[in-house]
Order: sequence, then structure tokens, then C-alpha cells
Amino acid sequence: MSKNYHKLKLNYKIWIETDLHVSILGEGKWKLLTAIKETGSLKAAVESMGLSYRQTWTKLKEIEEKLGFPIIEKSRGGAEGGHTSLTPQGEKIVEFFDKVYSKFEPRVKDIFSKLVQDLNTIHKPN
Amino acid sequence: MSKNYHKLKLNYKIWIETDLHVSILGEGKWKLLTAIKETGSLKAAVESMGLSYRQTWTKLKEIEEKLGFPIIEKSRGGAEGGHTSLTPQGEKIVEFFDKVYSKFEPRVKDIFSKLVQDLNTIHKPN
DNA sequence: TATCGATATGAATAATTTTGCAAGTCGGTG
DNA sequence: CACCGACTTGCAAAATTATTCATATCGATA
Repeated sequence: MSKNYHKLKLNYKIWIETDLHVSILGEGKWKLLTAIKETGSLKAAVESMGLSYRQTWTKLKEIEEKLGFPIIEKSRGGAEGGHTSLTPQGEKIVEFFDKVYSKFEPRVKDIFSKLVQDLNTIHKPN
Repeated sequence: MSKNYHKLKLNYKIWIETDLHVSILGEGKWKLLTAIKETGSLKAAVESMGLSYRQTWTKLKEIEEKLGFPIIEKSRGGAEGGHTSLTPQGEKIVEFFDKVYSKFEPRVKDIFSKLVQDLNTIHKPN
């Protein structure tokens, strides 16, 4: 039972879910969508992030199934083999997360920094 | 690909972690600790929450291992068989989460309610 | 000092998730 | 009109997690 840290911190996650509490996507898929947007390819995005293509593909399908509309647009064929881009809805979701983090992150950090002081007054027993 | 919801929402989780990003405990264990505090028994707390004693016990050990100090105090024997209470540090952690949620929750809800309006302007394609 | 019931813990089993691989599909382009 | 490489998809294997069950330990108290 030895401490392997210097200070305790708070962390958090945000995600989009339905009004029936079915979680849909969060930071990870936001980054993935951003990478798809930048590379124009699911394969490239996945590889740049060190993810499994199989699993990522499956999860994207699940997300679209839950949302009820497509967020990526795929095409096959051509010298490039194919490519993937975001639908207008996919773009909006990326923009939404951009805004969430830019608005939310600073305020959370601010609140956290005050709270964490209390946290680090909890020490080992005498 | 049909909508099975009326509106999209945001949700979040908060947890304590080390400065090396090792997550330690969050809302679930907060509730568990609260139940232990109220019942004076790990078994009772676990059963009231519908959790597995084995797994809960294991996770509590892991939490203490990561923290570097004990958060619960157990005793065996007696007509009651034994009981479990929180250490002063355990109490402080519960109080910390009490404060986190009472301070954080209202603000988050406020921020979320504004952001979610944007979210629900994302619709199906025409 | 025998009893009782919660704490403590190993180990087998089941369930879930992740990973990996193979093979087929597609169509713009040279 | 053959080729190329990303998109698709099924399925088995591997890795993780969770659940269950059995059994031992402990000690205040009657």
C-alpha cells in the first residue's frame, strides 16, 4: 500500500447520449471523426490513432444506428481504393464537440483546481 | 437506422485519479462508501446496491493500494460476524465527492443546457 | 468455549470485449 | 477493362471482466 503518485487529481469525460441514457459517442470518436475529416480516409485515420479497423468500423455503424442518421460517407473504388468523409451531420457533431471542449474545459479546470486542494489534504493516517 | 430517442443529451462522469492518470474511484465507489457508512457493513452495502461481494472487495483493495492508505476499516467476529466502517480518510473522500457533486452538478447542468440546444439542431439529412 | 455471521480469498465458470485474419466488394483510373 | 487499395464483413481466437461457489478465518458474546 505505497503511494505511486505525487498528487491526486480530478478528471472527467463528456459524451452524447439519448434521452433514454443510451450513450452514443464521446471524445474518442470525436478525435476519430476529426482524423477522418483531415485524412479523407477511415483506414488512414484508424492507423494514425493506433486503432483496430474492424472495431472502429463496427462502432461507427453502431453510432449511426443509434443516432438514426449517417455521420460518415464512404466510397469505394478508384486508384485510391476508396475514401471516407463526414456527412454534414458528422461535421456538425465535430463542431459541437469543438465547442463543448472549448467552452467547458476552461471552466471545469477552474472548478477542479479549487476542489482538488481539498482532495490533497487527505493524507495517510498517523 | 431509425431514431430511438426524442432528444440528444450530454452526460458526464468525474473521478479521482493520480497525477499519472491512474484512475482510482468515481461515483460508484462514492455511493458504495456512503452505503458502508450508513450500514456499517460491507455485505449489507453490497447487497443493497446489488453488487457482487467478491468483486467489490477486490476493487476496494485496489483502490486502497492505489491511494496508498486505507479507506475502510474491517473487523471480524462477534455475534454480528463483523462490520466495516470508513477510516477518517474514507470519510473525507465521501465528503469530497459530496462537495464535488453539489458544487459541480448545477454548473454543469447549466452549461450543458445551453450547449444541448445546438446539438438538437443536427437532424437527419433531407 | 461453542456459536454465529460477516469478513477474506482461491479458483472455476461464464460473459463480454478486443484482436486478428481472411476474403469479398467496389469503381475510378491508367 | 484490368488493376489497386480502401471499404466491408464474417468468424475464430485471445484477452478481459464479471459472476459464482466453496471454504476458511476471526472474535465478541451468550
